Amino acid sequence: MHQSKIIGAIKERREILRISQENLAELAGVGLRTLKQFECGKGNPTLKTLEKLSEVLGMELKLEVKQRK
Amino acid sequence: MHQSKIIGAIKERREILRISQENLAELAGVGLRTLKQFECGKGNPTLKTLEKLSEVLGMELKLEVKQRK
DNA sequence: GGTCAAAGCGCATTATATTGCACTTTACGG
DNA sequence: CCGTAAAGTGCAATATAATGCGCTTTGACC
Repeated sequence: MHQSKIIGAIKERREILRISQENLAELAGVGLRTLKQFECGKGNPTLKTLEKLSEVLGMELKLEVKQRK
Repeated sequence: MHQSKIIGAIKERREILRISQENLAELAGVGLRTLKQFECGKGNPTLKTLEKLSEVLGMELKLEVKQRK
């Protein structure tokens, strides 16, 4: 089952920008441990955490109505 | 500062669909209290909670690179 | 006024996200 | 081989999200 693409997107984006987990965590103001934790799939971050990370990565979280197939 | 449009979007969508908090909570499998809590701005839901609610509302959470102005 | 449904809120408990510390692992460059 | 940087992991403490129960508030309707 498809476990949130959200987390994958963060990791991917971080790698594209060549930022280490350490830098991202610091820039976003979240604990390094927290970031590490869910980047390797063991996480269920809160909205605030996601928003802090997104901000630094130049991304934004959107909630959209799904397209009908 | 604009604290998460995400939550506003959920509330809005729920109202458009004419679902009560009670029904939504039940359908999504989250506690009623939980939903109530953050619909009135006092919450910091986890990713899983958001995803459960989005699913029922026919919405999806996306993380996109911000458009450059 | 009474009644009903929906929403909001206080309190208390449980589950878990967040965090730091320290260690291991992996990969790269000398 | 040795050092370094980055990533992953176990343990343990603290903060807080998730939850239920029950009461209040609000709005619509008869």
